[in-house]
Amino acid sequence: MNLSEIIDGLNNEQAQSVTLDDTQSALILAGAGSGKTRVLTHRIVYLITQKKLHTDAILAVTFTNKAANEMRERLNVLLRRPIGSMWVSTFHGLAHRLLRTHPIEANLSPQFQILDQQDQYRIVKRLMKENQMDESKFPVRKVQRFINQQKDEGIHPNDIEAGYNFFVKKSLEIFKRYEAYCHTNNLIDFSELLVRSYELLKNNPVLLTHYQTRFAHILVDEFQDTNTVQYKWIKLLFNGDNKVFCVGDDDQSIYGWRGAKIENITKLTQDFAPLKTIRLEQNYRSTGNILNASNALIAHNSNRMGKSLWTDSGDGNLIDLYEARTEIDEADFVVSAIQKHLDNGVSASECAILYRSNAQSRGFEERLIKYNISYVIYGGLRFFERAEIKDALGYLRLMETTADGVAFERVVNFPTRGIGAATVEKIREFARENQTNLFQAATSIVSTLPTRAANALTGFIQLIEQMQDDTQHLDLPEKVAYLIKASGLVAHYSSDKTDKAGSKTANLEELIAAAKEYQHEEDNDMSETLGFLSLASLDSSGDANSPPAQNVQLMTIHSAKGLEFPYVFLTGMEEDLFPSRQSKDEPHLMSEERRLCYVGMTRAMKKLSLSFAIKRFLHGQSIYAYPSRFLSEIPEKHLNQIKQKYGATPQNYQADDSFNQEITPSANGQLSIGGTVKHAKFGFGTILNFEGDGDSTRVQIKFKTAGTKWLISAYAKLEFV
DNA sequence: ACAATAGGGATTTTT
DNA sequence: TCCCTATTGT
Repeated sequence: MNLSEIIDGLNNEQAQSVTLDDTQSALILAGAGSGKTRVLTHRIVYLITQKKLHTDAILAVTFTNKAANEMRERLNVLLRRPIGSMWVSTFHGLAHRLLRTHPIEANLSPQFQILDQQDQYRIVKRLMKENQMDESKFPVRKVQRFINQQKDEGIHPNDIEAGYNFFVKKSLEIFKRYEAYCHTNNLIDFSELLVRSYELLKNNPVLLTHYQTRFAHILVDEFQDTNTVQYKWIKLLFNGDNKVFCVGDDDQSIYGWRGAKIENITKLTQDFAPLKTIRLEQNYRSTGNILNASNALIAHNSNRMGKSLWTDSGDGNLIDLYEARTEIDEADFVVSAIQKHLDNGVSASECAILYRSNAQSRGFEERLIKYNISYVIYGGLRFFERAEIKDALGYLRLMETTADGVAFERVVNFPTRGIGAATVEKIREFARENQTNLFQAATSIVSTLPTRAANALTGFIQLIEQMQDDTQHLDLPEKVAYLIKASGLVAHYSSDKTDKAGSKTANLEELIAAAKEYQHEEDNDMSETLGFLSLASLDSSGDANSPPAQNVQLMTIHSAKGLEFPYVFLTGMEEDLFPSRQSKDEPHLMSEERRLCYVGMTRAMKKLSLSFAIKRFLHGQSIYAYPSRFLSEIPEKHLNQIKQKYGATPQNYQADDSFNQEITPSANGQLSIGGTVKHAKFGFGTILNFEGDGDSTRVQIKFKTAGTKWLISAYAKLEFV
């Protein structure tokens, strides 16, 4: 491959970034939609083909599995060969790999298992209970957050001075117990993966030198999202002879609450000097109106590194700004507009509805169903988080390492086998007092238990041992297939009355398929089962068989980061909702909300619609809200403001012919939302909504003089005008 | 062991 | 309002 192929189609700044000399470290400030992934992959291709670097010399780090996979695929295509040994992975994936390769040096059992957030929550909760902490005074979530915050900073419990803060004092006690628990149970959580792998390198100069020498080039995506430990990890690997190439955008930092340090991007320029900074400011995604509105908004933040995005694609459409009366009205507006797009031949998958919090999705969902538009909501339960899957994995984990206390607790009496809470408590107590794991403890105390409990517990111990024996010579998918039956899970779930569709047993079957798939792309430096279990913890993707793409997409703005859609609806633009109430008193939180808004707006390619509701039903009550401050930060010249009759401005109190006037409604025979009807008694009105078919059709009509009413179509004798 | 019931809390969640 | 948890009753 020659140079011109690599920089073909790149603009000046992109090409400059890609072809920087291999003796240069660089920070690429890449604005939204400026082609950063392209620059990153082409940079790697440049280093390999032009600078003749071995693929082993490259370390490419991302935040999500999706981004890592995408990068791998692009590299395979560009290089026209599999990239094999190149390390392209997430921070957690890399940390995991290092720890699996050097468990002893990291003071870990080679069998260690990864805890997900849910597992961690349960442990913290259990420990708090044992410590007689009142959950109503100390929410488990807060204590869990405390622990993770420390870990994200690389702080150990012994480094902390509790001081006089009671919460910190109590949380610290739990933190210490939690660490001990993880140690005796061979468990390691997400944050700990990073901390341990950092300390592994730090405490082993030989290893450190090895990796420093190996990775001549370290490339990091989404640098603005790195937390303290991740930053230290990169810095540790950097010895000055090797080079970093970091891509990021301070304006898109929206994970501060997860420990991301936006300052890292500024620190970079000092700690990794000399460092060449290049700005990618040409935006290839959005129209001029969308881009300039976004620029104007983000300009209200201070301490930015500064960038001004531009586009040569023309102004495009104005941004619709809809003032809805209620959240129902808002949903109606959005879905009607989508229907109109669909009528014009737009694919549903080109439309996205974005919101600040998941609770907002419901109204849109209901309306989409009514309009019979297919949709998909992102952010639900992940495949590996489903209860039945975690049950099955619990058995698999226990078979792999009986020391795994989380797995033990999960399955010891599931499906129920007569091991009650009292028995389990005795097991825990023995384990605590004798510094051992639950399985070992169970074996030890079985003889001291009353007959019935003893028999049940012996049954369980024998079951696990039997399962271990039986599966010794089976491969992974066979093992999973065996275990879901032998454990009694399939039997339990197939007689589950609440699961009429049988989706739980189907998911268990799906797990066998996932195991098969894993087998094919197996990582050969660790055991199949351990590798699969780790994947299950580190892979957050949704349903194994992802839905075909012909759906309207609903998601939070956070999950929309990195994506783009031709038609974007950014909803719930109200004070206390977006920006969220919890952020309003803290300037740095408010700035993050504004960045979030910026991220949301810049997802749109062709058309952006903003909306807010004056009255919203939330948490069981109606709340009046002011329009989001962000709306007033967008220059009016970019906006097409659409208002409702009963809006905040009483002088608009006029006939309501304008209701949804721009929208092509969904139709049911003669009925169409927005259509005008005449009623013998109530006079003229506008159809707001209808439901049902035939004689049972009910129609909601807003009459000019008689108010809004639900009428049965068959009796109402409506005249369609 | 499980269903019914009452009470409390309710951003965002790459791994 | 909805959802998750803890408690209570059968």
